Order: sequence, then C-alpha cells, then structure tokens
Amino acid sequence: MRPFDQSLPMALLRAREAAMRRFRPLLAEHDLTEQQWRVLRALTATDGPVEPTVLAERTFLLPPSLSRILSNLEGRGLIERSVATHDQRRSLIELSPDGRMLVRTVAPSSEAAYTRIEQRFGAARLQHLLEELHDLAELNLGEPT
Amino acid sequence: MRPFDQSLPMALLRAREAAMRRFRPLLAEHDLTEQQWRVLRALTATDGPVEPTVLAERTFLLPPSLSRILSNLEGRGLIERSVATHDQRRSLIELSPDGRMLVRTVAPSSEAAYTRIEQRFGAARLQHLLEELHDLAELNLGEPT
DNA sequence: TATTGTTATACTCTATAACTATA
DNA sequence: TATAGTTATAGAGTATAACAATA
Repeated sequence: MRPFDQSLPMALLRAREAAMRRFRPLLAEHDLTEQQWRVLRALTATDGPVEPTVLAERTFLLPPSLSRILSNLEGRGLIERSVATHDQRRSLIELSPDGRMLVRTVAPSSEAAYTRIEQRFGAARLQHLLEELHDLAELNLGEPT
Repeated sequence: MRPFDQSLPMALLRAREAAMRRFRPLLAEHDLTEQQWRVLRALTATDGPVEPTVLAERTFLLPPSLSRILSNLEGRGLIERSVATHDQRRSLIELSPDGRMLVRTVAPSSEAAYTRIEQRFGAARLQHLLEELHDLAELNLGEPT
C-alpha cells in the first residue's frame, strides 16, 4: 500500500493544517469556529444574498450543520435573513453591517498569513499550486468512469 | 479580500473533498470514521508498535480524541496495546491480525481511487502536486519570522 | 517536578431521518 | 408530489483542564 505520507488526502490535510495553524487562534479570539468563518467568508465573496442550499455547497457543510451555524450567526447579529419574494420556501442570507465589520477585522491577519506563505513558498509557485488544486477538485471523481 | 475560491485553505479542503468523496461510503461500510481510518492507516505505515503521542502527531488528532479512538479500535479487536518495558507510562500500539486484514480489505479501493486520479490528472502531475504539498507543509509557518 | 496518557466537561459538527411550509 | 429548510437524534471529534501513574 502507498506510504502514509504519500497519501493524497493526508498530504492535503497536512498542508491545510500548516496553513491554518496560525489562523485558528485568531478565530478563537472572535469566538468563531472554522466552519462559522467559512460561512462568513463565503458570504463576503458574493455580491448579494445567497440561499442556504448554495451556501452549504460552497462551504462543504451539510444542511443541518449550516442551519445551526446560521442560527448562531443570526443570534450574534452577524448575518441577516430574509425570505425570497418569488418562492417563500427560500431564505436569503447576507452579512449584516456587524458581520462585515468582523470580516474586515479578521481579514488583515488572513492576508498577512497569505503573504507570509507567498514569501516563503513563492508567489508564482503558490499560484500554480492553487490552479492544480482547482483542477483536481474539478475532475468529478465521483462520477462513474 | 482574496476571493473565496482563491483561499488556500478552501482550495485544499475542496480538493480533499473531491479525493475523499468516493472513499467515504467504503469506510462507512466498515463502520469506520475518517479519523479511525487515519489511525489504522498510520499504523500500517510503521514497522513496529507506535506510541500514542507519535500517532497523535501523525494523524493530526488531539490526545483525548486519539484516546477514545484507540479504546474503540481496541474494543473491536483491530489494534493491540502493550506497555513499553523501558518506561511504563508509555503505551505501544500496533495493528492486530484482524486490523491488518481490515486494512488489506479496504486498501484495494483506496488504490483504485488513487489510480483513477492518476489517470485523469496525470501521474507525473500528481507526483509533483504531492511534492509541492509536502514542501508547503514543511514551511514551519507557525514559527515567528 | 515533569511527562504520558486518560478522564471530565462542554460544545460543535456529522450524518440520517423526520418534519413543516411552500411550490 | 417534490423541494427548501429546520428540527430530532445519536454519535463522534475538538478543545481545555484536571487527574493518575510513572519517571
């Protein structure tokens, strides 16, 4: 069997661990879990409001997990929900002003961590790595041959 | 702020998700969680018995989490524990014959998934990606500048 | 005193199913 | 009937602290 440290999932996990190590304490300072941050971050990336289903796909969270996270973030005033006018089943989620402010507070450290990686690893090399990861994720490995 | 899909941790998570998607149902068939499998997999990679502390580092599990997982795996007869003769505080963990058999049962599907990725992504390209991930993980990003 | 490993505790996420409201 | 989202439930991992046994 392939050696443990040549396993692709382990290599991805290890790299992610290395990239996140410095960032986690910062999230903890703001009482945010990784998953909560992923949701806030995904909301920052969109122009307008997003439906929970879309948000779940983008953040790799299951609907029940996302549902709890949204309740939590709404309770803290970091997001706002509304109901879609064309289909009352659908919710629309967006950052509140407080949520946007929180992201703006955390973002600089995130960028600093990124810059640090760029400096040590090389900006072009990192860009290429991101492209490779993107391609890998798009192979549709779940589809039948 | 950097676009969400240009975030390195998200790119790593997304790639890992893609690589694991087909593998999870197989683990579920054998009543194994991802973390339990990581432990079994790490034990396969070593020649002899391993101390829990080392195992925790290699699998990115916290000691309390690992402790529970080891109890579970021991209860299922998949691993064996002994006490180090030179230091009675230390445990030594190794796969049991049943554990080895289970790994041998699951391994072919793991290899098949890997081969599939190699075919679609390119073997050399994948090898290079693994090396880049390895280098990235070894940047010691947690250290002060 | 320090270290190895486990236990305690509280919380969060995962995963599947069942349910409500709307379409 | 089907879909969007929430709630129910059980289980597992995360994280920190406290603890027992050994060094």
